[in-house]
Amino acid sequence: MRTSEGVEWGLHCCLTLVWVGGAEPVPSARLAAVFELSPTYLNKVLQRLTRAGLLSSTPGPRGGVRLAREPERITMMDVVAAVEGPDPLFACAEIRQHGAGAEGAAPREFARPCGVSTAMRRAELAWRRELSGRTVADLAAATPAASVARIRANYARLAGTSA
Amino acid sequence: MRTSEGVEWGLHCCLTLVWVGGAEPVPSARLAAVFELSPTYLNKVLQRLTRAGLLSSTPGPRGGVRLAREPERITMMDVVAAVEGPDPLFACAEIRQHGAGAEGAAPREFARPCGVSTAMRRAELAWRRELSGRTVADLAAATPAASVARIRANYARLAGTSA
DNA sequence: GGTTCCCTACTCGGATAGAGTCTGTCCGAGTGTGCCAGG
DNA sequence: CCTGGCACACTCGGACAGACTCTATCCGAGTAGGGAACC
Repeated sequence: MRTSEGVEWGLHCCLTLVWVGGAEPVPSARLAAVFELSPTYLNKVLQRLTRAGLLSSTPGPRGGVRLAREPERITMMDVVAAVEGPDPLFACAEIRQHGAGAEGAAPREFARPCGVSTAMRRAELAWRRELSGRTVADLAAATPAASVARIRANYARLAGTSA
Repeated sequence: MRTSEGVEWGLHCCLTLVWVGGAEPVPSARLAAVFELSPTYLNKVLQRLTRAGLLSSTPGPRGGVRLAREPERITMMDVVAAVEGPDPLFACAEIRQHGAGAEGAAPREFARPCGVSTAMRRAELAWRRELSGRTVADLAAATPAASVARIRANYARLAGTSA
């Protein structure tokens, strides 16, 4: 089990949009150039963020994507859920209800979820809570100012060459 | 991203071993019958648990697997790590170091891990901590006595027919 | 000169292949058991 | 009756296909801007 590569892409792109994106939309191709990523696949990732309502996209020349709301209101959990999908980490298949071990069991016995599922869900909840507690703005604030300045300068140069 | 099916299988098998497994090894085929699982693939899952030192296997007739140590000393994290492998949920590819955005950056700037990676790791740690804090014995203790009795009875019948 | 129309270039969006991993299967190596022959 | 050997059946262990998701790519729909023609 491994999280998609797209999660890292999405988070870094959101950060970049915090720094360089004002009201002007940023083309996904330019974001791909910033991180040297596959432009078309990054486009696909940004599509998911857009469908999730985290980004808003504008077509046409001078188009691109920009944050749909303030970075303080975009949590890491939002980004992860948008890219990875809404499925939980652990999908309980209820194997306890099948096979010879379950024969003769009262149906009401399975009304409550099994302990395995509950415990896995509890752990997953801790993960989600941690991700929900940190926003894109927090990540931006924790980045050294020198790095931010460099990224802004490099981006401006990139935008100047219209790449 | 989704955890392997084998995680659920491994956890339930460990629980079953707590209840029905004494010193006698339990064949993996019988565990598969208990839960109506693919016998050969369950075998593969139990292999991983064995290689991780959670189970001990004995070949030959009357062979099978049994818990390698007390259930109080087997955490859910152990089982998940054994089945899923040691890889972290989030693998940081350090995309911040590549592309036009990183040009002209001092190498020492990347000495510290980026905020994205740190935050993701922190969340993953919360997940792991939760899983490490709950043992197979805890899961067994939380199971209703009626269910345990039923499983034991069904298993005895299964063992009687030498299935 | 101002206005209207059209055309081009650029952007996103969804549909389409390839790679890697998870799931499921098969067969071989090794071992304990039970039987059979011999003493 | 006891002992030794042997053949068998049963178990795990690793090597081998199929399915699904993730990664990567391509092409089409739609839009803003700029230029040319016209009034």
